[in-house]
Amino acid sequence: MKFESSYEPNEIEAEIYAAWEAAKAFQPKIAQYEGTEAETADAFSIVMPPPNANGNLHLGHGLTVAIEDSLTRYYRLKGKSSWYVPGADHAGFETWVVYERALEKVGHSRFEYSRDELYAKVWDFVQQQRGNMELQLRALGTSCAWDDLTFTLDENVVSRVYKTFERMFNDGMVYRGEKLVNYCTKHQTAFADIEVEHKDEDGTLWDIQYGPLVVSTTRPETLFGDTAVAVNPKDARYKDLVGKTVKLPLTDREIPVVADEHADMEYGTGCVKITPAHDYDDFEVGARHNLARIRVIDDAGRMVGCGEPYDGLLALEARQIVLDELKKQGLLVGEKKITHAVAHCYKCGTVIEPTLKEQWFIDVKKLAKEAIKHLEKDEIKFYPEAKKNVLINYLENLKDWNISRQIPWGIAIPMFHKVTEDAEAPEWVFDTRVNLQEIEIGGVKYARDEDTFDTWFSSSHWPIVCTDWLEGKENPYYPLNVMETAGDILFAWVARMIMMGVYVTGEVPFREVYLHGLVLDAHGKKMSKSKGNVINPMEMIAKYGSDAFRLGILRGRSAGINQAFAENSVAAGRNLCNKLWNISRLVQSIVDEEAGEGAYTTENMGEDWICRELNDCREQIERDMKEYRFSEAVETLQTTIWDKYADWFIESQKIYRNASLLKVTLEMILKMLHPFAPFVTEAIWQNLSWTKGMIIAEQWPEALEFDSISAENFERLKEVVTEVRTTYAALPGSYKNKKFGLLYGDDSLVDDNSLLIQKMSGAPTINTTNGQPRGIRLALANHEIYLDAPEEVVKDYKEALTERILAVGRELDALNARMMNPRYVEKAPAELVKETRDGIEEKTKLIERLKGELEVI
RNA sequence: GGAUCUUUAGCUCAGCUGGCUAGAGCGUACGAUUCACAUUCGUAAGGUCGCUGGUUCGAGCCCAGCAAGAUCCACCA
Repeated sequence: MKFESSYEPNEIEAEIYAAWEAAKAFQPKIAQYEGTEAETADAFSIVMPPPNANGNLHLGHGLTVAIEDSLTRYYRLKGKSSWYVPGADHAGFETWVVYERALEKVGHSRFEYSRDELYAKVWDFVQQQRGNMELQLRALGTSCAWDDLTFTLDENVVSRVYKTFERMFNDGMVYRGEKLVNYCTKHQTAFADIEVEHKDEDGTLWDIQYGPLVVSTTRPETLFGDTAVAVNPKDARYKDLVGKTVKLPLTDREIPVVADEHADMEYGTGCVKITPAHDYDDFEVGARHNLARIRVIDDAGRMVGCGEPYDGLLALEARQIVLDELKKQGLLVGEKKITHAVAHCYKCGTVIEPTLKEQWFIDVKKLAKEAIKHLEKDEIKFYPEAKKNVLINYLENLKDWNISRQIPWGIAIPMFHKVTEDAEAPEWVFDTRVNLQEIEIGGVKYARDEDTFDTWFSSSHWPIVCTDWLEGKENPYYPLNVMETAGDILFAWVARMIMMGVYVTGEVPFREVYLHGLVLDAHGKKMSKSKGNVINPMEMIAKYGSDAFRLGILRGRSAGINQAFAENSVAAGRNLCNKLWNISRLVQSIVDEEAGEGAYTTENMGEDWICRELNDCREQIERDMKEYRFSEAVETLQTTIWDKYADWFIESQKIYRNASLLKVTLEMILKMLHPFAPFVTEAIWQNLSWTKGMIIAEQWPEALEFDSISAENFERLKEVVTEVRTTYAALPGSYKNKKFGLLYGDDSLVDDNSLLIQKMSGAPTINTTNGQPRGIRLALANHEIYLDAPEEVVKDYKEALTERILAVGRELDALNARMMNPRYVEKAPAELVKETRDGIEEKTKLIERLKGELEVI
């Protein structure tokens, strides 16, 4: 690496990352189950929400990593044994969809193969595609413990999931039930409620004559599965019909009329057809009235058991024929256009067919109740705070969780059902020999359940499996310090991790939750492939550098809010990196000339001042990191490095050099920026002549010693310099920005720092007035300084001076108005009132002085 | 239908427990410039803090209502 005149990230990032990995810099200091008690109190742990093993990273991952890695690096510098566990997701259904599509492209169907064959094929498919994601995490500078990478199908994950499942089974929390499930006829699998997308759609509500009654329905084709008509028990119109039967159109069946609250007297005719096998409400009604469940649509979405000409038709095709037939028979008595919510498969958009299936369900009542108990005790702190109650509300209304999926790519459900006739033996047995299709226990044969687990069932174990939590062993890394993830998987993932963590370990799985919002495009719209507004983080890194990307994506972002991605923030990040690079080059060149061995001391106001500012910056970052205010931390660093360190301190050091202080302050800045911009800070650290080792392994800086009165005096000096610059820029007409020399009266601050004032304000000369002031007197700074301008310019400056008097007058008026209010003086804190009084005094004096100047002119 | 969030400069956003003249980045205007940096330096312009009330000595911030936008949840035939 060379200190070139600009920072070129692409040339050195890979090299630096490789050096970190080679030095094992990402591994935690304390091994699990080993440290002393005092040491384990100093552990920091965080796990990565596992990106899809065979996918590419998107901007959301970029944000996740920028946040998580900044936290990890910060706490590492703070001396904690930081463990950032990376992961890779087999992404059950997601991957399966991609694979199935590929299979279809070459003219094959999943139904040609056994589960084991398919599993092996997808495994190979994933292995081929794998690796990109991990390379991209490295490009982002992720300081995660690669040795501990957890894949969601790893042995320890599967065995832990089986353990939990077995325990739940024995605890009676798992049951096999025939219920209606959300079923996608395209993918031929069931979904959890959470995986279904509801969309408002236009539909038709048809009125159909059922004997003496008229029912309203949006799904006439399901009438073959009707086993009753329901009316409201309070509905006087149909009172006499309850208990009687009516003839089901297009069939020979008679079905009963039942009284049930489900029927809304206000809606339609007040009569509802009941199809327990194909509608959630009807299922409930059927259960209450002991009605039969007749399936008329099969797993492929085709009509079944309805006779000719319906059988074999898709439900939608059958609907039209049913309508035609009803019309012909004069039974279709009305239709109305309506808008209603329709459930769709979140992946392919196919309308979800509620289907009667035997599946494994988890009774979530106990799990949710326990989780709520811990949440209400505030054992987990949420960022943003409001999400806690949103989560509790969700848990309170949670329904039983269907965990069976009819896809081969996933963790096999370790259950076998009895095939030999034996009344004594249980119907189902738990067994982990899922590689066998059939097992024998005590002479009884059992066949494997061909389903796999819902991915969220296994991923709810993520904090447990990533930290290798074990029964009865102290684990310094569990619970995690923080769970960082996207706000939109609060229910699907965070809720389930909490329930499972509490169930398995008795403790909440993490102490804090930080939820980030979506990364939207520049105009605040959701990014999607179909809109073509997707930005690839790797392109940003190639263009601006990894640090710039991280700084840029953290800018302007706060917990839980969906925010636009601004490429110019990334450019700003790159500029900051380059600025720091050049600051370092200059500091190095001064150190080369001045040596600066030994401890630092402060020797002038500017030096005291920068110490104060750096200390403030350090404290600010500590506060920000505690509260997860990354944007503020980055902004504070930007201001401190650029506006304070470079623009004032470094400029002053061009005149008064203090190499030992330059060294210590630059080191402090590098360490403070390191969590957010790891590459450039490490690159500079490696380039500086006096630093040793790697910055990643350094300690967070200590506060600097300084003289606070001297530091405050530097503010006065800054005011003087700024005033000179402003006055130059405000000179009239063609004299604008003409640099006249400076003259100053009897003033020790100016006298002691005349050279600094001259250089920093760009004045060609600076001299004392020798008791003979002339030119333009600087107005606002409380010091006697003049621009040595000729008389004509001074006259023309009159206008600007008048404007200033007016401006100060307006401020004075505002302060006076406040003091005129007796209740302000009475009720406001004394300190504030005093400040106002002082302000009035100061401004009054200033106006007098300005007016005096005006008269002189 | 229920819930949550957002609304501050041209754009994207800060503004932590209410307190003097509301900030940043980018953009804009004017000016500078061999020697750390044009990925630079200096100066400036630009805001009735969505609207209407209320509480308070004092409101961008607290309370109530309204409007617009976004997201999540929900089985309405």
